[in-house]
Amino acid sequence: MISNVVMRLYNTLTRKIEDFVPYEDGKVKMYTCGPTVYHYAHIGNIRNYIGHDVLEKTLRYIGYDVLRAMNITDVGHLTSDSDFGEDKMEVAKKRENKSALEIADFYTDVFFDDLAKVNCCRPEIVSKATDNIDQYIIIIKKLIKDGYAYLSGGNVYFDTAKLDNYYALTNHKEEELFVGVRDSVEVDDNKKNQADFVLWFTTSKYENHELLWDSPWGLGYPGWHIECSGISIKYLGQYLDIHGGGVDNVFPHHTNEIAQSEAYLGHQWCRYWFHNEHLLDDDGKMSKSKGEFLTVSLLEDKGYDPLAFRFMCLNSHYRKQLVFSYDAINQAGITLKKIRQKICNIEDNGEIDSGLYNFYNDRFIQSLADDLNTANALSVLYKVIKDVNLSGKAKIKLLGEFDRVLSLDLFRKEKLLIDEKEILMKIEERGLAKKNKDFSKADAIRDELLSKGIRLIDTRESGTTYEIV
RNA sequence: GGGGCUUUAGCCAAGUGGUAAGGCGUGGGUCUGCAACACCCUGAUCACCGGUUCAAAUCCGGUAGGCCCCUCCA
Repeated sequence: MISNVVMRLYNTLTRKIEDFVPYEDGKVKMYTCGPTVYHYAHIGNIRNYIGHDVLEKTLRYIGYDVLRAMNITDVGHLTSDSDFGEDKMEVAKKRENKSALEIADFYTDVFFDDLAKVNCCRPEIVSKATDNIDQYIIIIKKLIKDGYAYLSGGNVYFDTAKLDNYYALTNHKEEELFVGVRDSVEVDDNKKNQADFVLWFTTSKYENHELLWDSPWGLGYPGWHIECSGISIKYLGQYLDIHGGGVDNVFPHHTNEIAQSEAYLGHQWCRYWFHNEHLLDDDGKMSKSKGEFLTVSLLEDKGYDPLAFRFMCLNSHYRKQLVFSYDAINQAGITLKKIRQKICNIEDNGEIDSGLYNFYNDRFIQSLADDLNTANALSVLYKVIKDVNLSGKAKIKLLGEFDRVLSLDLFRKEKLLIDEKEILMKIEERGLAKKNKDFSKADAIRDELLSKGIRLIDTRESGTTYEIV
C-alpha cells in the first residue's frame, strides 16, 4: 500500500457506506458484469462502465493492486423471463442474417471501441461466456451433488428454497413478490419455487439454437447467471472483493450469482456489491427498445467529444440517476474545453511546494475515497488551476496525476486544420488591414480563421496570438 | 400490493446539525476599432407542512412531484 487512505464505498449488500477492506492486503479483485453482445451499447450502458473504470482507477491511485475481470455474454441471455424466452444472440442472428459468432465478434469490437472513446481501460481479464463451459459444468455438477440443484423437464434448476438468505441483496420478501408485474411473465411449471432459475438448458422451445455443448444432462447451453459466477471463480478465485453492474442487475442476476456461488464454494464469496444508477432520458430509463438509441459513436458523429459525456458522468454521482439532455452534454463539452484551454496556458515553471502539492492531492484522494465523489474531485481540479500560490510546475504535475483517474485528456490540444505558417501570414495580413483601418477586411480574416478552428487573441503586450478552439 | 432512491439558484451539482462549495449560462465591468479570449463582479434561506434541538438543507413524521426494482435490461 502506498497511501493510508481508507476507501469508503456504498455496499448494496449492507445498504451502507462502509470502509473497504479487501480479503488480501493491498490487492483488490474486482468483477464487472459485461455486455450481452447482441446489439450496440447505448450511453446508459456506457455510464455504468465509466463508473467501474473510475472505481478501478481510484483504487489504483490509492495504491491497490487491482485485478479486474469482465465477461462477454455471447450465449444464454434470454429476451424474456421465465426461462423460456428466445436467446438474444439468436434474435440478433435472425435480424442480421449472420452467425452467432459473427454477431458476437462484431458487437464486442464495437463495445470496446466505444469504451476506449470514453477512456475506459479494458479490464485485465475479459472472457467470453462460451469459452468457459467446462467451468459451469463443474459448478453445476457439484450443486446437484450437494442438493442445491435439480433436474426438471430436461433443464437443471437452482433450488432457491435451499438457502436461508436468498434475498439478502434485495431486501425483498418472498411472500410479497408479485408474479405478473410485467405482462410477459410466464409461469414455468418445471420449477419447484417461483424464484428458481435455470443453470443449464436442454429443452429450449426454440430449436436450432446454434450454440450447443455436450453436458452430463444432454446437449444444451448454460443459463445466464452461471457465466459470471463461473468466470469470476475461474479467474479471480474463491474470494472476490467487489462485484458490480447496473442497479437492474441486483435482482435477479446478482442475487442468483450469490446463491449459486456461495452454495458451490460453501462460504461467503463477495463482500462488496457496487451498483451504478441509470442514465435516464425524458421518458425515464434509457433502453434499447424505446426513445433515441444513443451510442458513443453517434454522439461523436453529432460533433460531441465522447469525453464530454464522461465529464458529464463524473460531474454527478454514480449512485444518482442522471438525466441525459443535449443541454447537459453541451455544457459539459464547453466546460471541458475551457479546462483544457486553461491547462494549456499553464507555464511549466517554478518549484513544487510539497506542502501545497500534498494538500491538493489529499483533497483529491479524499473526495474519491468518499464513495467516489467525483464532483468534489473535479472542484479540487478547478481550485488547482486557479490557485495563484501554486507554481505552474506543481499544477501540471497535480493535473497529470488527477487525469490518471479522471481520464479526460486534460492536456489534449486540438489538432490544427490549417498550416501554422498560413495562420501567421493571415495574422500579419490582418494586422496590416487594422493599421489601415480596413476593419471589414480584418474581420473577414478573423472569421475565416475561426471557421477553421483558430481563434485570434489580441493582446496589448504581445500583439495577436491564436488558440485552437 | 411490496421494496428502494430522489427533490438544493436558468441548467449541472456539492453538502449528513452551526446560518448554502464549484462549474456552465445570464447580466455588468476591465480590455478592444468592434468583438472574441482572459480576468473581476453578479444569484438560492435548500419541494411543501409539522416536530426534535440553543441551532436543520442536513434528524424524525407527514404531503406532493420525479424515478427505479419485484424474473428483458447497464
